[in-house]
Amino acid sequence: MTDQHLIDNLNQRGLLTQISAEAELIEHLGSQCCTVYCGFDPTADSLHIGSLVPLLALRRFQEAGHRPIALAGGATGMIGDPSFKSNERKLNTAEVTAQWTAKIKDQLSRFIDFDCGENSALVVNNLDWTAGKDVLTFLRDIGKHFSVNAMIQKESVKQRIEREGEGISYTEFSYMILQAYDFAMLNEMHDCTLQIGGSDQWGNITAGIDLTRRLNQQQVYGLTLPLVTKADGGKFGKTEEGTIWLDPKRTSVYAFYQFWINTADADVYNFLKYFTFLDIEEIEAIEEADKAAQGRPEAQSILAREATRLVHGEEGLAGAQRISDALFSGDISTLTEGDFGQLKQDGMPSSRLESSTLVDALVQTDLAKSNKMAREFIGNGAVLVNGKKVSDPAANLDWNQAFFGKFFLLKRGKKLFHLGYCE
RNA sequence: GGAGGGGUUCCCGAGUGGUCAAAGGGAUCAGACUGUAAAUCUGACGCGUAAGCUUCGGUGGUUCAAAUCCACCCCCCUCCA
Repeated sequence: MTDQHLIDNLNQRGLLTQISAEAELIEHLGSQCCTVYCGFDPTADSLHIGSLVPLLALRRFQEAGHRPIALAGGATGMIGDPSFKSNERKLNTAEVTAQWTAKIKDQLSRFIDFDCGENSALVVNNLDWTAGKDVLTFLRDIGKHFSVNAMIQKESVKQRIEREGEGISYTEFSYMILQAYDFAMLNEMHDCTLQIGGSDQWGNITAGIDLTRRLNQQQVYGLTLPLVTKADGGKFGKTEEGTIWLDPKRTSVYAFYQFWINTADADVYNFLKYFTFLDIEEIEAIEEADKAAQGRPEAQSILAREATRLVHGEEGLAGAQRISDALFSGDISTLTEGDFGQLKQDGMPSSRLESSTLVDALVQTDLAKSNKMAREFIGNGAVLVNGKKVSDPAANLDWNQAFFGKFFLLKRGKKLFHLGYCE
């Protein structure tokens, strides 16, 4: 348990944004196995890669000998965190939130170890201690510790209060109190002394530190991780297809792998620090080597490999690599019938083609949103069928020319593929 | 409850009776250049092969003609109570 190490390591990786009572916290971490928590609210039935940094951070703490608690926000998810959000969110029903919470809980469980002695992980749901709380008791025992004057000063809600044209409901405004209460409860029940989260959570975390001191007379700590940004200013974690989810039913392992492969050079070394467990020295060596080699860097494929393995395991990674190799580095005409079957198995986007025209096929496979778009793509020379460019918008798909009589590999643009088949 | 302001295509945002499928910007997509990178340039960006059709919070109405006018309703914001 080498704790200056842990903090140093996080620091070198650029993973520390804010930290409360740093010197004290370092000493605290150094003296014992501490309990660390991080909350994840169910805003969908899966986490997305935006949650990956804190999730992996929990694991980093566990590897350093501390006990992680992953909290699924069954209660807070019903309210909606206003922190740095410009709009009020719409509420989901209790049933939906409960379903999502169950799924999130399940996902969280895959990233931390539940069977490693005294620092075995825990997964909890804050609904367990919130649901039974009656309003009056809550307002008297908890609410009394909060000053509205202080709450409205928090940067996280400021824009909602000050900006013309937006507002904040009492419901969302109360979110901070709920999260603070979580920290106090976890401190009481599990002797939790540290909360981590994205830097947008700082206001909520410090609220929890204050409440725990008042309620339990305990000194607890907080630490925040950076929100991942891209060098070009774009939103991290989105593609044309939308959010990159951790659930392979929502984002296929192949798409997940490809997402990382497409990381910009300007971001990739930071991302290696954020999203892998490679040593900082190793990462630096990779950067050096890439620089020396000119041309195409290795970093992206290392990042994709590591991140995909972390989230989807060795098997998922192998499948994603097989598809990627087949589509991007090999000559597809050398693929065997069995290879095509394997690609389908591996989760390559594929579907049975019902149509005979190329335009219909593009629409049916979602490679184009409308017939009009499909024609435009074809006209632009953006569409390849079995590796050959087709530029006639009126082209038909002739099954006699399909690979093995039943496979059409459709490509739109540089990176989007779809395997169409018959039967 | 009172007074005022506002809801426009993915987002921001112009548009106050025809010239509006609706300026401009952003995002996104495609092509060229590359390395499945970035930057840059070009093009696309409601649907339809087209004629044309469907959009501007909702429902009705006025008009030859409405995103633009009227009525009612819903939602949001600001101030007052």
